Amino acid sequence: MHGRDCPSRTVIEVLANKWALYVLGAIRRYERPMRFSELRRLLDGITQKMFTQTLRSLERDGLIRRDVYPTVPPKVEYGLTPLGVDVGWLTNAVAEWAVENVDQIFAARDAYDEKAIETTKQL
Amino acid sequence: MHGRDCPSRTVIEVLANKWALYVLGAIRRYERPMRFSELRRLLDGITQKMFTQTLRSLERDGLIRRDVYPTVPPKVEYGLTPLGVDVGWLTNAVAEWAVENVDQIFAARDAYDEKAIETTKQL
DNA sequence: CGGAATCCCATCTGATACTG
DNA sequence: CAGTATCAGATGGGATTCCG
Repeated sequence: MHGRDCPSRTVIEVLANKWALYVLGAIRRYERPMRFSELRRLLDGITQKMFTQTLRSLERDGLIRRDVYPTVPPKVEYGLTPLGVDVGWLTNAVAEWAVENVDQIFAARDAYDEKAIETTKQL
Repeated sequence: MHGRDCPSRTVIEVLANKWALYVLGAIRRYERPMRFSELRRLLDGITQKMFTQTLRSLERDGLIRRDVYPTVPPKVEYGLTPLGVDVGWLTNAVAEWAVENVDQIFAARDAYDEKAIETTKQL
């Protein structure tokens, strides 16, 4: 595996984050830059703190672009960079896989939890 | 986006975890079941607690299989289930993407951080 | 060897308040 | 509108100790 000091780990750790996946997925889905509030509404459940934090993290890594229009009221749009489009293909594949296999995984969970209960009863 | 109560979110959140990616990647790389310590050594840096926790989580979701040999000393092997092989293809793609693009991302980080420093100097 | 249990600190969550 | 600041509470991760 990548050693603990391998730089690629820092990249993986940005992507191995549910909010990063959701943000990339949401921007990607609409294929156009989106405004702060518009995007946040799509995410359903994210706190404003984590939302901003995730946007900054993705922007720092060059996966999303932040365009500020100095108008009143202020307008800020977030869009994918070419690099973001590239990785978005992957993160979306993960999300789609989850949707396609959610039933099978829930069945596995039920079986696992059921077995755990029986084992407890033995005591 | 998937609403906050969408079941698929629980699946995504298991996969959107660095240790889950590493564990799946490590078992997958060797294409054979691996023992607890053997596997853990490959992960380099994971604590025993997170390691066990991640294994349980993946086992519960039916992505990995846990085979116990009631010998002395005990021997336990972990291998991918068919479902685990399936998703492992995706998680590995994410890890590979990170390795391939690490230079570009580090360059973006440097530029971003540099700009932040200059902005600070303005004050 | 392959864990479970415990303690402790870091991070996340959620609510609320404030600002250019 | 698009943020930043703060604070209490819940959860997650790391280090250490102990056990069949």
